[in-house]
Amino acid sequence: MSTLTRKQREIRDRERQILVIARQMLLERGYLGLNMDRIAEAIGYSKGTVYQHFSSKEDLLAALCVQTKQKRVEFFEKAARFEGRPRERMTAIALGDEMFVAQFPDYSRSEELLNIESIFAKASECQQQAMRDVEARCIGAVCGIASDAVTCGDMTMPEGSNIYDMCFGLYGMSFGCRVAGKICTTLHELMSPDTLEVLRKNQQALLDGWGWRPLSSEWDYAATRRRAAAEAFHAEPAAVTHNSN
Amino acid sequence: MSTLTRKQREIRDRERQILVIARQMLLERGYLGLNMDRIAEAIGYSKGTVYQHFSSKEDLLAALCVQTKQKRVEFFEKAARFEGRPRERMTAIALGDEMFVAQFPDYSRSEELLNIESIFAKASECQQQAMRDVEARCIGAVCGIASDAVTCGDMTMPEGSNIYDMCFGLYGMSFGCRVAGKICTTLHELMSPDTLEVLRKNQQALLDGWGWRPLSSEWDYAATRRRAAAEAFHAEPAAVTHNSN
Amino acid sequence: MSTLTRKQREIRDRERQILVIARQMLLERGYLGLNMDRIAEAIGYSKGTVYQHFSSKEDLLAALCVQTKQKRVEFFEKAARFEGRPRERMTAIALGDEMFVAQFPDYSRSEELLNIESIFAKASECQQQAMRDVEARCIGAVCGIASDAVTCGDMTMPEGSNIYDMCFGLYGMSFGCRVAGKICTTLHELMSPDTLEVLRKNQQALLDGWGWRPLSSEWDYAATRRRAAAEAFHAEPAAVTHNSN
Amino acid sequence: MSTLTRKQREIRDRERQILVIARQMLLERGYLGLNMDRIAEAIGYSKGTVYQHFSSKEDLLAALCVQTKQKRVEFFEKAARFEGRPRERMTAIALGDEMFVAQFPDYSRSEELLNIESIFAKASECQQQAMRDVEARCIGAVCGIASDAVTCGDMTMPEGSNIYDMCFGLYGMSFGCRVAGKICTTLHELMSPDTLEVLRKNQQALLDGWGWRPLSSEWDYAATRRRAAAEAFHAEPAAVTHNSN
DNA sequence: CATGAATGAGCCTTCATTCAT
DNA sequence: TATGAATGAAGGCTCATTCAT
Repeated sequence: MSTLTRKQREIRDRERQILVIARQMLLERGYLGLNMDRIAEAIGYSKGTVYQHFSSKEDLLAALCVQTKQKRVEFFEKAARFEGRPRERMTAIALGDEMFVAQFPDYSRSEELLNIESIFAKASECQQQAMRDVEARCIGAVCGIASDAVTCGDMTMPEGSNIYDMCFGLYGMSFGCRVAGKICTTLHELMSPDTLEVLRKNQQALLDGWGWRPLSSEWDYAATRRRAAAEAFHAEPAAVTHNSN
Repeated sequence: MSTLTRKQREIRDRERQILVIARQMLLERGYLGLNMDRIAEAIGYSKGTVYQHFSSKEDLLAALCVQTKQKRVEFFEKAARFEGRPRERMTAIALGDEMFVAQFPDYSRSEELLNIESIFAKASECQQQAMRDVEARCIGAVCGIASDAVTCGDMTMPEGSNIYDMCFGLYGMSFGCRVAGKICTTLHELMSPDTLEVLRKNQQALLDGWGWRPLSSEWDYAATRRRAAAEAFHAEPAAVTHNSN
Repeated sequence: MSTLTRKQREIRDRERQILVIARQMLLERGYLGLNMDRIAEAIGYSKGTVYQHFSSKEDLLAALCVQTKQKRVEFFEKAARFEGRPRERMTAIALGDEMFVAQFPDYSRSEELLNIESIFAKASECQQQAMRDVEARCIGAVCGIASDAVTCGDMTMPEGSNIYDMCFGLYGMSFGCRVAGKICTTLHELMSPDTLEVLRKNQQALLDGWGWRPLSSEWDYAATRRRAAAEAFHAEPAAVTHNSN
Repeated sequence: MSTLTRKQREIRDRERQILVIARQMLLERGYLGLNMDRIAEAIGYSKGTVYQHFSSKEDLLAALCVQTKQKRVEFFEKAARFEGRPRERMTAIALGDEMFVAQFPDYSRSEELLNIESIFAKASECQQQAMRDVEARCIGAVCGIASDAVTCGDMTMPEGSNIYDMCFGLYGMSFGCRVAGKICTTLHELMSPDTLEVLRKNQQALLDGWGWRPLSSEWDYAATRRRAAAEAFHAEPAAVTHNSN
């Protein structure tokens, strides 16, 4: 049994190694620069071995996404456990998102690729299910907080809207601002230089707009960020907040 | 002379036709499904002829982007000329954006592609300049309105922020929500079914959050949308607003 | 008639112009870089017009060769008319060859191409005949001198050999040394730096070896070269002989 | 192990087979007639397999050249080891050259191609080094003999010349006469029918002209050839010398 | 299980030549 | 006669996937 376990461990390690290298390639050389030959060569195993782990290139890419989202959800769930008023916890989620993107900068890319190259459809059913699961946890973490806010009376959704609508806006803005930051050079030259800080301000403005109490004018969310960094992520506040908010 | 003109017209028409077909392919089959052979076959001309119009695949894609952005800017500038208070005009811009996306649903895709597949770098210098020009006009239309709002006192930017920061948030949210609408199926099942209407609400919430007067609680922006549809775009209000706002 | 003549002149001029440009392209960009589109663009006429002059690419290349060889034969015949003892006149031929190659450096290339790319076979019958004619004149000039040498007793061909055999050796050496000078970099670094002067010495050695009187030890052929430069080619001796021979 | 070796042998054999077929194509159809598709078809394997052996067309051509030159140098070094006076050994080299050209008639072609189509520059660095090495050995074999002749007093180089100059003449003449034999049909009809024999006579004349003792009038070099054929190449004299010299 | 040779469809691009205007 | 748009065969090269060893 010990032999089997060791073997299994070997396999799991190799699988991770493949994903690490595939991710590097995706980032450095783009979708077209990512090919099975190069991956096999880079890990030092044969192509056939790579195919024993992933039934196709699409499957590998899907696994890459799942793995990345799993990592992201860890940050989100850690943030959700942070103690404080709901909007404080949502601020912690935003911090978790930032930390995740900083630590795994390929996230947005993977997500874009999944969309653009219809990889998802070609991935195995198992991978598709894994994707849906992790997505559900991710949404659960975020929307749970919004739900708590409504329950405790910190926020009242207007008629015709629900908390998911608001979360959709938050998600879209976070994702969109990251991509836009890379695309739109012209706007970039005019706006404040710290793109992340601009994103934060827009996030708080959006929550203010939805009337989530306490409003940013009524509370020091920069302090909340610092506290969350220390308590939820055990990070040096200095490493987290460059500017006051 | 008429003969010459006819021939030239034929060529121009074919160029447009190529772009139309290329755009369809991009939407239906993705970047990798778009190839010169298929385009040639689809327009019923030979590959050589396609290459007489566009010197490379990248050139074609860049032309596609420029053409699309040119179209978008027309909508934006039309909206910017709409008469009303600045936030009304910004609402008209949002309407223009919606109309544009509805009419050219490949916009986001083109933009993503430009980012992901470093097409921009490979395009001819002439195309790159055209791209920059049209981008500048686009930003000018949107930010000009925000600037007017500050000038007339409808909005006061907090210290440390400028109007471009706010516009960045608006742009990111619009772009991001469109992409997210396609990606995130799990969230999609929970939120209100009309994604566009959800986007609109988030946009108004964001403007409220930045304190842009009159707030959505003080003004009927759904009515503004209807008026803008009629006055700026000469469109049937019914065709524009499915839901009341 | 004057109109016709003018037109004809125009046509002839354009034909020359095409050949000039084609030759440049061949030298600068090689056989594969020489194409009909580029030629048409360079002369400012359409491709159709080029095809009115030359029925195919091969035909054009053959014309290039014929024209070049015609130029070469002019040098040879000028040299053959130089007054002196036969070996002096052969020295003048060698000088003519040098001057021709210096002035039309594409000659060897054209000749190599004709051989390598079986262009000759694809050229029109008319061009093939022209080629043969000019070749005959070229041989006539050289071999006529050798024949004179035998007649006047300056040289005696050994049994089993004829003057054409010797001329073949001379021709081969001249052609081969020029090509070898470009190919064989290793040898080039060891030998005397002035490749042309080395060729001259080998030519004289070859004639000495065939016993052509007066031998190079009995006559100042460097002086002959200077005289030939002045008398046959009206060139500055300085421009012709860098080193004494 | 035997299995592995068999596979490896198969691969090596196929590589050779590719070169054999490529060489045939080059000879029969010229540079442009040599293409990867046809090669793949001719060996009965797919294009991909050919590319597993040679990373590009240029690489294949370079390999062709290296292989051929390696073969040639074997002949030269065998000839250089022949015992006799230096000029006898040089005669053996000339015989080796002949035998080599007869056995590998594509040699001149390869060499010309390298020059004309700048293949050398596009080949892999490894191939370029191999090419330089083999060239150095080739020159060493020939020039070593000339050096011995000077050392032992059989030849005295005139002031201003060195042995490499003479070798350059010999090399140029051998190369040039082979090419000229194919090009210049007019001269071919007039000269002695056995082109090879004509080349030999010119070579001996050249050595006589440089004063290399014993002169051809003082020694029976035809006999030397026969001896070299037997001793250095173990060939039937009949197979080597068609005509008496 | 691991290997990596073999496959072959597919892609982008070029260019000599034709022919309607 | 001049034009230049149209052609389409060809060529070099890539790469996901398979399968015999």
